This record gives sequence, structure tokens and C-alpha cells, in this order.
Amino acid sequence: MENILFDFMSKYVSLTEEEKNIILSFDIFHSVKKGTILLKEGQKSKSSYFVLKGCIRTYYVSDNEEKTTAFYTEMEALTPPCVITQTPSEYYVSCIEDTLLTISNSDMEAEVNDKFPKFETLCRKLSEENLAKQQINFDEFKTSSPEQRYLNLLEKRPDLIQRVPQYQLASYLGIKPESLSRVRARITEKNK
Amino acid sequence: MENILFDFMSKYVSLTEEEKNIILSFDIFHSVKKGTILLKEGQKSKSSYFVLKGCIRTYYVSDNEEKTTAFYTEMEALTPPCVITQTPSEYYVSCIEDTLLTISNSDMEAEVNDKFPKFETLCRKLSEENLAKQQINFDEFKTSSPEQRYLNLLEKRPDLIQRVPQYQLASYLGIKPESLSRVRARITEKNK
DNA sequence: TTCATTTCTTAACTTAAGTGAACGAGTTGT
DNA sequence: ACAACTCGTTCACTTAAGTTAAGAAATGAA
Repeated sequence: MENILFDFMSKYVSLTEEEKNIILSFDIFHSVKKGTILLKEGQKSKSSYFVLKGCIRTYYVSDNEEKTTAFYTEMEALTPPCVITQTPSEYYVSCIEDTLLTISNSDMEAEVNDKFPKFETLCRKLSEENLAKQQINFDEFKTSSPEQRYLNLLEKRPDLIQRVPQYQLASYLGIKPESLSRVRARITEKNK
Repeated sequence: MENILFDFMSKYVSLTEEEKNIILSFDIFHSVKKGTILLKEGQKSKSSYFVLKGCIRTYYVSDNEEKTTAFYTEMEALTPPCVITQTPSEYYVSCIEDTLLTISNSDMEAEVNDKFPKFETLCRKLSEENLAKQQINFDEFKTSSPEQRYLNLLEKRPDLIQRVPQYQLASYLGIKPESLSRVRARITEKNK
């Protein structure tokens, strides 16, 4: 379990055994059941998440409707904006599968960053890389139609289509569930 | 001019005169004319931009059409994804006004980050903050209609509507120029 | 297993965005 | 001043997404 994390981290910085032990000295590994809510709207939080196995999603609730905006699966990290801005959360974070993840605290991170520049380098690289990915994602979203977005998802994250309910996928694609049904029908129609 | 930059930086870390001089020892301030292309599709680059005054935009070209995805104005920083991934750029960056900006090189940043942990802290905080902003932006985009997006823009970045051509705004909002015209007509219609 | 609830799909209708074409206003270059 | 462009808007038409409602399929709990 620790190895999944350290293998991932080794892509960014090389860690000594001592440094690994410092990380392990915090109690960051958690196993959470499907349906567990990790963060609620209105709540203040200092927790960041890194998914080792499973899937978590972020969603807003307005007009009695869930609006799912992101999924985080294996090897993906989420620091909710509210942790950065230190304001109450605008959204919910929940597990859509039994999930194994690390939960780290921003105070703890600040402390470790302070003592070990190497961790700060890791954090910087990770967030730079995530920002770059996010920008490209957003650009693709803006410049394509719902149908193209669905086809794009089929190509890039086919697992999501299997493991996530359609109504959550729909808002992730920026459309209503009924429209997603039609998009799917249209596509299978074309393919025969 | 330097002061604009240092005032901005002081929000994240406090700098000594010596550290400021190190920054100034690199030739980072540039004044560029409207229309200048800072980065072309297919080009490799190590440059990040920070806008002191003016406005730059990022856009893709496909099917002989420009697709504008972002604008960066005063106090906003852009590190194109290609700089992070070290691959040829997918898009163009150009100035839509006479612009005063800093251009920094990722090699130079790596060097300074290495010598002065404080700079690395600055970079980390900046990219964490930008990632959080970007996430919220993307979420808002996903969960709203073109009309709501336009109204949202009107509220949050009214200056853009004045300083940017409509056809660029349109793709920024994920629609065609003709649709933006209609959205605007619809809104002024409602307001009387 | 059965019943209740949730999720997905289909259909009919409404609303808005995409498309192609035309027009006028404003700009640029000669 | 004039021609050539660019840009924003409008129009008519097409296509797709939103909405409302109903029913089928899947899921979960008793």
C-alpha cells in the first residue's frame, strides 16, 4: 500500500528511507466505504486526497440537483479549492466506490515543506503538472460539443463510463442525463 | 514597473533586497506590441508569462478557425502546458493589446528554485492557487448555460467584454459568434 | 423473493445553439 | 477617397439540448 504511494512520488523526487518514514509517521492511509462523504458543502477543511484505489467525485447541490464536476481515480490527487482559500467548501466530495486513499492535512504539509525542501519540490511539481492537465482539459471541453466530449471521454477514460452512473457522467459532460442517453443512442446508431 | 511585480510577490513570500536583485539580474521585463505572437503552435518553449499591464490570449487553430480558450490580464500568470510537458505547443499565445509583461525561463526558475527555497515556495503557492481558481472556473463553466456564462463574465470580468473582440469572447464562452450576438440581444431585450 | 427506490431510456414538445448567407459599420491600406 | 477586409449582427433554417412525463430496467433493503 505504501509502495503505491512511494512509487508515485519517486516520479517527482527521490526519497530516502528516513523521509519515507516521516511520511509514514503521519496517519494518512484510509480505507473508505462506497457512499462515504469526505467533505460537505459549507464545511471548512484542510484535507487533501490522493486516490490509491477506487474513485471519488466532487459535486455541487443546487435546485435540489447534484452537479458532478470531477472524478478522481487511481493515482490522482485532489486539493479542494476551499483548502487553498480557507473558506467553507462550495461542494461535496464523496466516494463512489470502496476507496483506498491518503488524506493529508495542510498544516502537516506546511510543516513538512518547511523542514524538507524536497517535499516542497514535490508539491510544486505536482500542482504545476495538475494545472497544466486541467488547462488542457478545460480547453478541450470549451472547444467541443457534448457528443465530442463523450467520444473523447470514451477514448481517454473509458473506465469512467463503466464505473460511474450515467446521471453523474452527464453533468460531468455539461449536459442533462436525457441528453446523454440520446448522445449514446446516436453514436451506437452511427456505428452500425 | 519592478514594484508591480514585487508587490504581487510580497503577497506570497517576503523578499530581501538581495533576492529582488537576483530576480532583476535576469532580463525578464518586456514590452510587446498588440498583435505580437509570443508562442506558436508546434513550437517548443520554456517561457512563462506574467502580465503587468495589458492582455494576452491563448488560442488553438483548427479547421481554419481560431478557438480562444483563455485571457490573461493584469496580475495573472500563464505557464503554457507545453512548458511543463516539454512537448511542442498545441496552441498560440498572442497579445491583444500593447502589453507589459515578464517572461521567465523554466531553466532559470529551476536554478533559482534550487538556490532559494523561498522562490520555490512562491511558485508552489502560485500554482496551487491558480489550480484552485481554475477548478472553480471549470466547474462554473460545466454547470451553466452559455447565457449564464456570459452573465457571469459580465459580473466577474466586465473589463474583458470591453477590451476583447466578440468573436474571441464567443469561443471563450464555448459558443459561436452568432450565438453570442443572440445571447446579448436576448439579455438587453429582457432588461427593458 | 418481493417491493420500493433509483437510474436509465424513450417520446413529444420547447428552446437555444449551429449553419450559411447577407448586410452594414468600422478599419486598413493604397 | 475608395476598395478590400474584418467584425458584429440579423435572418431563415437545421440540429441538438432542455423540459416534462412516462415507463422499463437495475439496485437495494426487508
